[in-house]
Amino acid sequence: MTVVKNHQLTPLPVSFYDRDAVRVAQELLGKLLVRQSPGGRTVGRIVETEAYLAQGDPACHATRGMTRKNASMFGPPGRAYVYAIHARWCFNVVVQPRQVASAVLIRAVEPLDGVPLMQQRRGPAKPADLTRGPARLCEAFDIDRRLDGWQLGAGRRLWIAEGHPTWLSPNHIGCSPRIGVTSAAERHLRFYVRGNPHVSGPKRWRL
DNA sequence: CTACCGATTGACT
DNA sequence: GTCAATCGGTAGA
Repeated sequence: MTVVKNHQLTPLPVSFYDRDAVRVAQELLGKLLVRQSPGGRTVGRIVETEAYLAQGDPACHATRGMTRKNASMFGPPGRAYVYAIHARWCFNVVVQPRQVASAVLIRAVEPLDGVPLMQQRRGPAKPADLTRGPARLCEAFDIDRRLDGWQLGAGRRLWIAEGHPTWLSPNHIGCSPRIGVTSAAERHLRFYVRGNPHVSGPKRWRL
């Protein structure tokens, strides 16, 4: 059963990503993450993001220079940056400025389409935990290192679409420190849809 | 090659 | 709330 209409799935323009990380992180809330794979299509509404900044942010993977792992962060905006942490994958979107490296981590989505496929990939996970958390979302959407550096929307594999523009009103966006980061812990660079049950993290950071 | 780390998760008290 | 398994990536010998 399909909830999302095809005309809502047009990829966002590259210019959307060519702005500062905080702005993109906030405006990504409510957008649709779309994954088309041989097994079928999955769609989720983005409900939680985190910004990682090019300047003065020791938690950003790029602060100590370019390596094979983080190379796609240094490329043009609008590409995927997929990296491994604790034996799992996390999905980021590369944003402005180019050559300096900053990104937005997609931490949680609300499942809309392709739920059976997500369940199949996630195995025995509770329905509520299908896509709640950056690595869970990647497993449900079959995102791994093969998609690192993938230009979102170039070819129907992985992209982000506008969805329903009025779904979210700005005063329903909350912010908090980033989850799990051990440096720059005081900065409020995590953004989420207030009260949405698919947001991860401690309860006080979901209200 | 080995040693260590981590933007996590799932199991448990 | 606590805690340990997890393994790709990095740094260094």
